[in-house]
Amino acid sequence: MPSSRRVTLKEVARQAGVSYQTVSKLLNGQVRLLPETEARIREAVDRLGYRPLYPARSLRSRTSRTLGYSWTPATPDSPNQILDLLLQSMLSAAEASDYHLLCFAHHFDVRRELETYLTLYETRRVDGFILSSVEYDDPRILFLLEREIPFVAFGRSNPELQFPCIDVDGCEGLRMVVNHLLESGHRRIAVLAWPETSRVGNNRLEGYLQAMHSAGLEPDSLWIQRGEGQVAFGEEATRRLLNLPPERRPTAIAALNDLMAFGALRAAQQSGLHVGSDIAIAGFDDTPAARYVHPPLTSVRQPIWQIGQQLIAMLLEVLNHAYTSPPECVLLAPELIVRASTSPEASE
Amino acid sequence: MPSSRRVTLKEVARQAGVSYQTVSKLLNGQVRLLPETEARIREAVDRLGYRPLYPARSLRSRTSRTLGYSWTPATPDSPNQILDLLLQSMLSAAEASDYHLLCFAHHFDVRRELETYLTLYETRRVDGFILSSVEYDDPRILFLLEREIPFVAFGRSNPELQFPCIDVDGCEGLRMVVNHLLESGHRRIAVLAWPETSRVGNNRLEGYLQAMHSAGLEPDSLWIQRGEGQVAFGEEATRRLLNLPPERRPTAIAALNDLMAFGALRAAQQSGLHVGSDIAIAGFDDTPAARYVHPPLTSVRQPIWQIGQQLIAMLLEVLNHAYTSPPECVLLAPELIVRASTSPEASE
DNA sequence: ACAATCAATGCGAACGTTCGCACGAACGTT
DNA sequence: AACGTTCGTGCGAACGTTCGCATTGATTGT
Repeated sequence: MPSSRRVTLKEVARQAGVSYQTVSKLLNGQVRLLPETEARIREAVDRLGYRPLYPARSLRSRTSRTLGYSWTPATPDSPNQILDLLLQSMLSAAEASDYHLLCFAHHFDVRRELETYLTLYETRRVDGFILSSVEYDDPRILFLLEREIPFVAFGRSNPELQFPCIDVDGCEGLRMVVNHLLESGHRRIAVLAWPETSRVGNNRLEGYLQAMHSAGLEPDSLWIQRGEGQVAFGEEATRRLLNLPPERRPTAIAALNDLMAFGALRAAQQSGLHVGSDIAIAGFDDTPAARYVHPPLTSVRQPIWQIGQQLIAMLLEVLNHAYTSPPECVLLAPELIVRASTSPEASE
Repeated sequence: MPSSRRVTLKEVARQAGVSYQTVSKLLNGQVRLLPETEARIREAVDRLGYRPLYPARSLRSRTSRTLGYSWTPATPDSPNQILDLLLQSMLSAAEASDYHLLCFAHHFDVRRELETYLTLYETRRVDGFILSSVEYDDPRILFLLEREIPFVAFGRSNPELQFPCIDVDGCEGLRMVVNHLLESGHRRIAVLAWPETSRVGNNRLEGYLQAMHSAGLEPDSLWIQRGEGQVAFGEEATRRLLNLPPERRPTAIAALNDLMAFGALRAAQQSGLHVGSDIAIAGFDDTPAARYVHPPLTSVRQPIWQIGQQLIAMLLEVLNHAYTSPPECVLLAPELIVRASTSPEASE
């Protein structure tokens, strides 16, 4: 009669008639046994439903098979539209390698934030970290590099620092938008941009400039409107653009995010323009709402699933010391989703 | 010269001149020492930067101080708008009690899903679970109850099952919406609802019916439109409503979620109506987009932060066996956010 | 035919903590 | 003066696994 006590290696070994260390080695693939011995052990494992106790394994093996992740909380003004997908992607990738994800709270106080990372690592709750929302001079990067704590980052930081990193090629994304607008016949294309301090913003803006120059066009300085990236700014900047004299007035507007594009949509409609035919408007990020506004918004979708998968794969490589060459930043191309706001005949 | 080896209890104890078990007991608050002894120990702890190794502690104490959470991934059709806030809330509550959150992937295959919960618990990776997206006959509920695995749920299940649970009072939410519309003078109020199989939907719909009856109104059967909760359904249902003869045609529409309300908004505008004055439209969930559509959408906001805090608090109570009476379901009242879609003079 | 190799398994130790009880000293009580 | 009590601390054991080396018997090469 099986008692309800937990099934340990010793119990399995007893029933299979081997030493418990042998069972451990078999399950960890560290040894090859006689087929019949192996069969006896596996039978006992299955019959008893043995599962190795995680803290015991972790104590001895000095690894937690757990990865830490923390992210900057969203505000009502900038909801985090990708968190769900990114997490699910990382979770599935981690699970496939028998790893798990430990989430922990973000702290706006930098000292406390760094302390949290260090404690999690030193108490061996996690083997390494995934960082997101990385910016220039991100204190976490230097902190972790100095202590040789394994991590990967979603987003680039200072170019002089070398660490494994994945980022979306925002430059390429805006090139795609502008080229799409050029192909539709637009020549006077404006852009709703972020302040000059934004790394992500400058990267995307660069794509606009490159695409315009490649087409032999020199953007009017007024076509580059900078603001704080909200709906309200998109609306007022668009009104300014529409008030320009006809020969300087843009026929298309590329926004660096969907929120500003939503504002542009509203301003254009209030001016009596029919978005899609009278004027083209495109966003960036492909937020859920992009499909639901009227007309549906052309936007640039980041390959979030792929990013999650690669982040985990890279971190596991770091943990296995599988890196031969110094780690570089991997750039992934985004995808242009064409909808009716730039192309009236688009299906959506 | 301190080597870079990890600092253990023994090292701290040696420097403080006590046995290492005494240090452990002090740090765990299991003993009171002479003030001077305690001071010596604390000084050594601080100086060496000692932190207890989590797997060792966990192995011996038979608890992981970790809670498991998994959620149904969003689809493009129904983005998960609350995940970020809910997670942050739970993380902060857990951290305050020195707990952590382990996230794991959702499996659509039920056997695999249940197996995942069981394995996490049996391998002692987690002490208990938080469930969300709970529905009628949720297999997880029975599975966990049978095995006496601690958990709390966000959302109600079968009334005959007793377990700790938190839910938003959707019935109350819709009463608030309808009462607000009644106060604005509306009498013919329609509702965009979910299929009859939806527990959440029926709960919210009940609030509509109660509020109407309380006002002495009997809803026309055509005013209750049921569909799959998407923008497209909201749009077509609203068109049907607007095509009713004037004396049956509703002057206000309450949708059970924001997506349907967005569809209603579009349909009304395409009919040339001015939303807010000619017709009132309200949603539910207060998704981020509710603020950005035109006109801004009146909606019902769930107290997500509070829910996260309470979920963790309840689960910790379960883990501490602090429950005296059988656990009941806690209902939290949502908040009505009035915007221009029902109230032209609203600030937003 | 004899040392050298190899395959299959066993064995003691260690990982760093917490648990449970024991022990001596100081204290108050009768 | 003898006796329980309480306080402060120590000690051995245990939690369940993995690590590293040892051991045994069979196989190979010369």
